[in-house]
Amino acid sequence: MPMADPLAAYGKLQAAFSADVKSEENQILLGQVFEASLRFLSKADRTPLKSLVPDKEYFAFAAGKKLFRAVNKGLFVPELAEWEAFRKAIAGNRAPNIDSDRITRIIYSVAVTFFCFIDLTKDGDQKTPGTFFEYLIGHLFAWRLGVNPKTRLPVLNLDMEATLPTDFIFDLGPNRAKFHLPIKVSTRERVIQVWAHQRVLNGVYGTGRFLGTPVILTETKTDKKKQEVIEICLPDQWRIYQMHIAQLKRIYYLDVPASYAKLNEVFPPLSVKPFGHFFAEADTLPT
DNA sequence: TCCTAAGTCTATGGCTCAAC
DNA sequence: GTTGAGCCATAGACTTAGGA
Repeated sequence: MPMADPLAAYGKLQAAFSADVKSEENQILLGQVFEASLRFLSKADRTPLKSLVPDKEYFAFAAGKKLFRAVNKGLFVPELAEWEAFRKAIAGNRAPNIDSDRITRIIYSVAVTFFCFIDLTKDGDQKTPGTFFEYLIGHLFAWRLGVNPKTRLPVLNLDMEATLPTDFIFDLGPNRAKFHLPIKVSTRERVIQVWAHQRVLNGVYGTGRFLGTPVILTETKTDKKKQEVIEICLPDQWRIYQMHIAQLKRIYYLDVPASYAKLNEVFPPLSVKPFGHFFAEADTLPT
Protein backbone atom coordinates (compact mmCIF):
# COMPACT_ATOMS: atom_id res chain seq x y z
CA MET A 1 0.00 0.00 0.00
CA PRO A 2 2.47 2.62 -1.17
CA MET A 3 0.01 5.51 -1.28
CA ALA A 4 -0.85 5.09 2.38
CA ASP A 5 2.74 5.82 3.31
CA PRO A 6 3.67 9.49 3.78
CA LEU A 7 7.33 8.70 3.13
CA ALA A 8 6.57 7.18 -0.27
CA ALA A 9 4.71 10.33 -1.28
CA TYR A 10 7.52 12.44 0.18
CA GLY A 11 10.07 10.57 -1.94
CA LYS A 12 8.07 11.30 -5.08
CA LEU A 13 7.80 14.93 -4.03
CA GLN A 14 11.57 15.15 -3.68
CA ALA A 15 12.02 13.93 -7.25
CA ALA A 16 9.27 16.13 -8.69
CA PHE A 17 10.54 19.19 -6.85
CA SER A 18 14.10 18.83 -8.07
CA ALA A 19 12.79 18.44 -11.64
CA ASP A 20 10.47 21.48 -11.58
CA VAL A 21 9.64 23.55 -8.50
CA LYS A 22 6.53 25.23 -9.85
CA SER A 23 4.96 22.17 -11.48
CA GLU A 24 1.40 21.25 -10.58
CA GLU A 25 2.59 17.72 -9.86
CA ASN A 26 4.16 19.04 -6.65
CA GLN A 27 0.75 20.22 -5.49
CA ILE A 28 -0.75 16.81 -6.09
CA LEU A 29 2.10 15.14 -4.20
CA LEU A 30 1.91 17.66 -1.33
CA GLY A 31 -1.75 16.69 -1.05
CA GLN A 32 -0.80 13.01 -0.95
CA VAL A 33 1.74 13.62 1.81
CA PHE A 34 -0.91 15.57 3.72
CA GLU A 35 -3.54 12.88 3.24
CA ALA A 36 -1.25 10.01 4.24
CA SER A 37 0.09 11.90 7.28
CA LEU A 38 -3.46 12.79 8.35
CA ARG A 39 -4.45 9.16 8.17
CA PHE A 40 -1.46 8.20 10.31
CA LEU A 41 -2.16 10.88 12.91
CA SER A 42 -5.86 10.11 13.17
CA LYS A 43 -4.93 7.16 15.37
CA ALA A 44 -2.41 9.07 17.49
CA ASP A 45 -3.03 10.25 21.03
CA ARG A 46 -3.12 13.96 21.83
CA THR A 47 -2.11 15.71 25.03
CA PRO A 48 -3.14 19.29 25.81
CA LEU A 49 -0.23 21.60 26.67
CA LYS A 50 -0.14 24.57 29.00
CA SER A 51 0.33 27.62 26.83
CA LEU A 52 2.36 30.49 28.24
CA VAL A 53 1.67 32.45 25.04
CA PRO A 54 -1.27 34.82 25.39
CA ASP A 55 -4.36 33.93 23.34
CA LYS A 56 -2.94 30.70 21.91
CA GLU A 57 -3.71 27.09 22.77
CA TYR A 58 -1.41 24.18 22.01
CA PHE A 59 -1.52 20.40 22.10
CA ALA A 60 1.02 17.72 21.25
CA PHE A 61 0.76 14.28 19.71
CA ALA A 62 1.97 11.63 22.10
CA ALA A 63 3.16 8.03 22.04
CA GLY A 64 3.20 6.44 25.48
CA LYS A 65 4.96 8.90 27.75
CA LYS A 66 6.72 10.59 24.87
CA LEU A 67 5.52 14.04 23.79
CA PHE A 68 6.24 15.69 20.46
CA ARG A 69 6.22 19.23 19.10
CA ALA A 70 3.55 21.75 20.04
CA VAL A 71 0.69 22.23 17.59
CA ASN A 72 -1.33 25.45 17.61
CA LYS A 73 -4.93 24.37 18.14
CA GLY A 74 -6.41 27.45 16.48
CA LEU A 75 -4.39 26.96 13.30
CA PHE A 76 -4.60 23.18 12.94
CA VAL A 77 -7.26 22.04 10.49
CA PRO A 78 -6.76 18.33 9.75
CA GLU A 79 -8.97 18.25 6.65
CA LEU A 80 -7.87 17.27 3.17
CA ALA A 81 -10.88 19.14 1.75
CA GLU A 82 -9.34 22.42 2.91
CA TRP A 83 -6.18 21.76 0.90
CA GLU A 84 -8.31 20.96 -2.14
CA ALA A 85 -10.27 24.18 -1.66
CA PHE A 86 -7.02 26.12 -1.44
CA ARG A 87 -5.70 24.50 -4.63
CA LYS A 88 -8.86 25.46 -6.45
CA ALA A 89 -8.57 29.03 -5.24
CA ILE A 90 -4.97 29.47 -6.41
CA ALA A 91 -5.43 27.67 -9.72
CA GLY A 92 -5.32 30.93 -11.66
CA ASN A 93 -1.91 32.00 -10.30
CA ARG A 94 -3.46 35.34 -9.33
CA ALA A 95 -4.66 36.88 -6.07
CA PRO A 96 -7.01 34.11 -4.94
CA ASN A 97 -10.56 34.59 -3.80
CA ILE A 98 -10.03 32.98 -0.41
CA ASP A 99 -9.51 34.47 3.02
CA SER A 100 -5.83 35.01 3.86
CA ASP A 101 -6.13 33.65 7.37
CA ARG A 102 -7.79 30.51 6.03
CA ILE A 103 -4.78 30.02 3.72
CA THR A 104 -2.46 30.42 6.70
CA ARG A 105 -4.37 27.73 8.62
CA ILE A 106 -4.33 25.34 5.66
CA ILE A 107 -0.60 25.68 4.97
CA TYR A 108 0.19 25.45 8.69
CA SER A 109 -1.80 22.22 8.86
CA VAL A 110 -0.13 20.63 5.82
CA ALA A 111 3.32 21.39 7.24
CA VAL A 112 2.67 20.40 10.84
CA THR A 113 0.86 17.18 9.93
CA PHE A 114 3.92 15.83 8.13
CA PHE A 115 6.27 17.10 10.85
CA CYS A 116 4.29 15.22 13.49
CA PHE A 117 4.32 12.08 11.36
CA ILE A 118 8.14 12.32 11.25
CA ASP A 119 8.29 13.04 14.99
CA LEU A 120 6.29 9.90 15.72
CA THR A 121 8.13 7.60 13.33
CA LYS A 122 11.74 8.80 13.47
CA ASP A 123 14.01 9.72 16.32
CA GLY A 124 15.86 13.02 16.19
CA ASP A 125 15.19 13.82 12.54
CA GLN A 126 15.16 17.60 12.17
CA LYS A 127 16.36 17.78 8.60
CA THR A 128 13.44 16.10 6.87
CA PRO A 129 10.78 18.47 8.30
CA GLY A 130 12.99 21.42 7.32
CA THR A 131 13.37 20.16 3.77
CA PHE A 132 9.66 19.39 3.45
CA PHE A 133 8.85 22.92 4.55
CA GLU A 134 11.17 24.24 1.83
CA TYR A 135 9.31 22.15 -0.75
CA LEU A 136 5.93 23.36 0.46
CA ILE A 137 6.69 27.09 0.63
CA GLY A 138 9.14 27.04 -2.28
CA HIS A 139 6.54 25.51 -4.55
CA LEU A 140 3.79 27.91 -3.47
CA PHE A 141 6.03 30.91 -4.13
CA ALA A 142 7.07 29.54 -7.52
CA TRP A 143 3.45 28.79 -8.41
CA ARG A 144 2.23 32.22 -7.39
CA LEU A 145 5.09 34.09 -9.10
CA GLY A 146 5.16 31.82 -12.14
CA VAL A 147 8.94 31.26 -12.15
CA ASN A 148 11.34 28.68 -10.76
CA PRO A 149 13.90 29.70 -8.13
CA LYS A 150 17.67 29.50 -8.00
CA THR A 151 19.38 28.35 -4.83
CA ARG A 152 22.73 30.05 -5.22
CA LEU A 153 23.88 33.33 -6.70
CA PRO A 154 27.30 34.35 -7.98
CA VAL A 155 28.84 36.97 -5.74
CA LEU A 156 31.28 38.95 -7.85
CA ASN A 157 34.63 39.94 -6.49
CA LEU A 158 37.87 41.00 -8.15
CA ASP A 159 39.93 38.22 -6.68
CA MET A 160 37.64 35.30 -6.25
CA GLU A 161 34.69 33.46 -7.66
CA ALA A 162 32.17 32.45 -5.04
CA THR A 163 28.48 31.85 -4.76
CA LEU A 164 26.12 32.63 -1.92
CA PRO A 165 23.98 29.66 -1.03
CA THR A 166 20.49 30.85 -0.20
CA ASP A 167 17.28 28.95 0.28
CA PHE A 168 15.57 30.44 -2.80
CA ILE A 169 15.98 33.37 -5.16
CA PHE A 170 13.14 34.22 -7.55
CA ASP A 171 13.99 36.43 -10.52
CA LEU A 172 10.91 37.72 -12.33
CA GLY A 173 13.02 38.98 -15.24
CA PRO A 174 14.60 42.25 -16.46
CA ASN A 175 13.33 45.37 -14.66
CA ARG A 176 11.11 43.29 -12.45
CA ALA A 177 11.32 42.25 -8.83
CA LYS A 178 13.65 39.64 -7.42
CA PHE A 179 12.74 37.84 -4.22
CA HIS A 180 15.14 36.55 -1.60
CA LEU A 181 13.21 33.79 0.16
CA PRO A 182 14.74 32.03 3.16
CA ILE A 183 12.47 29.26 4.50
CA LYS A 184 12.83 28.06 8.08
CA VAL A 185 10.74 26.02 10.50
CA SER A 186 12.08 28.14 13.35
CA THR A 187 14.95 30.62 13.49
CA ARG A 188 15.82 31.67 17.06
CA GLU A 189 19.22 33.36 16.99
CA ARG A 190 20.05 31.78 13.62
CA VAL A 191 17.87 34.47 12.04
CA ILE A 192 20.96 36.67 11.78
CA GLN A 193 21.88 34.71 8.64
CA VAL A 194 18.79 36.01 6.85
CA TRP A 195 19.81 39.63 7.41
CA ALA A 196 23.43 38.84 6.55
CA HIS A 197 22.44 37.32 3.19
CA GLN A 198 20.20 40.28 2.46
CA ARG A 199 23.12 42.59 3.19
CA VAL A 200 25.36 40.67 0.78
CA LEU A 201 22.72 40.82 -1.97
CA ASN A 202 22.31 44.56 -1.40
CA GLY A 203 26.06 45.07 -1.59
CA VAL A 204 26.58 43.03 -4.75
CA TYR A 205 23.45 43.81 -6.76
CA GLY A 206 22.31 47.12 -5.26
CA THR A 207 19.99 47.98 -2.40
CA GLY A 208 16.40 47.34 -3.30
CA ARG A 209 17.00 44.86 -6.13
CA PHE A 210 16.14 41.89 -3.92
CA LEU A 211 13.09 41.89 -1.69
CA GLY A 212 13.78 39.88 1.46
CA THR A 213 10.68 37.89 2.35
CA PRO A 214 11.56 35.06 4.75
CA VAL A 215 8.87 32.50 5.59
CA ILE A 216 9.02 30.89 9.02
CA LEU A 217 6.65 28.39 10.62
CA THR A 218 6.82 29.23 14.31
CA GLU A 219 9.15 30.02 17.21
CA THR A 220 7.59 27.77 19.83
CA LYS A 221 9.49 25.64 22.27
CA THR A 222 7.95 22.85 24.27
CA ASP A 223 9.08 22.04 27.79
CA LYS A 224 8.24 18.35 27.79
CA LYS A 225 8.65 17.88 31.53
CA LYS A 226 6.33 20.71 32.48
CA GLN A 227 4.21 20.28 29.32
CA GLU A 228 4.45 24.02 28.70
CA VAL A 229 4.81 26.00 25.47
CA ILE A 230 6.73 29.26 25.14
CA GLU A 231 7.87 31.35 22.20
CA ILE A 232 11.57 32.09 21.89
CA CYS A 233 11.90 35.58 20.43
CA LEU A 234 14.61 38.23 20.09
CA PRO A 235 12.60 41.34 19.21
CA ASP A 236 15.24 43.88 20.20
CA GLN A 237 17.87 42.05 18.14
CA TRP A 238 15.53 42.09 15.14
CA ARG A 239 15.12 45.85 15.40
CA ILE A 240 18.90 46.32 15.50
CA TYR A 241 19.37 44.05 12.45
CA GLN A 242 16.66 45.87 10.51
CA MET A 243 18.20 49.25 11.32
CA HIS A 244 21.88 48.45 10.90
CA ILE A 245 22.35 45.38 8.68
CA ALA A 246 19.69 45.36 5.95
CA GLN A 247 15.98 45.85 5.44
CA LEU A 248 13.68 42.88 4.98
CA LYS A 249 10.47 43.63 3.10
CA ARG A 250 8.22 41.15 4.90
CA ILE A 251 8.64 38.43 7.47
CA TYR A 252 5.94 35.82 7.02
CA TYR A 253 4.99 33.39 9.77
CA LEU A 254 2.50 30.58 9.77
CA ASP A 255 2.13 30.99 13.55
CA VAL A 256 3.08 34.63 14.16
CA PRO A 257 4.87 34.96 17.52
CA ALA A 258 3.17 37.44 19.83
CA SER A 259 6.21 39.60 20.46
CA TYR A 260 7.12 39.81 16.75
CA ALA A 261 3.60 40.89 15.82
CA LYS A 262 4.17 43.95 18.00
CA LEU A 263 7.11 45.03 15.80
CA ASN A 264 4.57 46.19 13.22
CA GLU A 265 3.80 49.11 15.51
CA VAL A 266 7.27 50.43 16.41
CA PHE A 267 10.33 51.88 14.67
CA PRO A 268 12.08 50.69 12.50
CA PRO A 269 9.45 49.47 10.03
CA LEU A 270 9.32 45.68 10.24
CA SER A 271 6.34 44.07 8.62
CA VAL A 272 5.54 40.72 10.22
CA LYS A 273 2.51 39.02 8.66
CA PRO A 274 0.72 35.67 8.54
CA PHE A 275 1.88 33.79 5.43
CA GLY A 276 -1.59 33.67 3.86
CA HIS A 277 -1.30 37.39 3.09
CA PHE A 278 1.44 36.72 0.55
CA PHE A 279 -1.06 35.40 -1.98
CA ALA A 280 -3.07 38.60 -2.00
CA GLU A 281 -0.13 40.99 -1.99
CA ALA A 282 2.40 39.14 -4.18
CA ASP A 283 1.76 41.37 -7.19
CA THR A 284 1.99 44.63 -5.24
CA LEU A 285 4.96 43.78 -2.98
CA PRO A 286 7.60 45.23 -5.33
CA THR A 287 5.93 48.65 -5.38
C1' DT B 1 28.52 6.96 -14.01
C1' DC B 2 28.42 5.27 -9.43
C1' DC B 3 29.84 5.09 -4.69
C1' DT B 4 31.71 6.78 -0.48
C1' DA B 5 33.43 9.98 2.77
C1' DA B 6 33.71 14.50 4.35
C1' DG B 7 31.54 18.57 5.05
C1' DT B 8 27.39 21.50 5.56
C1' DC B 9 22.94 22.61 7.11
C1' DT B 10 19.15 22.17 10.10
C1' DA B 11 15.88 22.33 14.22
C1' DT B 12 15.63 21.55 18.87
C1' DG B 13 16.21 20.89 24.04
C1' DG B 14 18.79 22.33 27.72
C1' DC B 15 21.36 25.77 29.59
C1' DT B 16 23.10 30.49 31.55
C1' DC B 17 22.42 35.01 33.00
C1' DA B 18 20.40 39.24 34.46
C1' DA B 19 16.46 41.76 36.06
C1' DC B 20 12.75 41.87 39.01
C1' DG C 1 11.92 31.99 42.66
C1' DT C 2 10.36 33.49 38.09
C1' DT C 3 10.72 35.26 33.63
C1' DG C 4 12.64 36.95 29.36
C1' DA C 5 16.49 36.93 26.34
C1' DG C 6 19.86 34.67 24.29
C1' DC C 7 23.69 30.85 23.87
C1' DC C 8 25.37 26.23 22.98
C1' DA C 9 25.65 21.31 21.88
C1' DT C 10 23.90 17.83 19.25
C1' DA C 11 22.48 14.35 15.83
C1' DG C 12 20.50 13.22 11.60
C1' DA C 13 19.55 14.48 6.68
C1' DC C 14 21.36 16.25 2.83
C1' DT C 15 25.11 17.95 -0.51
C1' DT C 16 29.36 17.85 -2.68
C1' DA C 17 33.81 16.32 -4.11
C1' DG C 18 36.78 12.97 -5.51
C1' DG C 19 38.18 8.36 -6.63
C1' DA C 20 37.32 3.98 -9.00
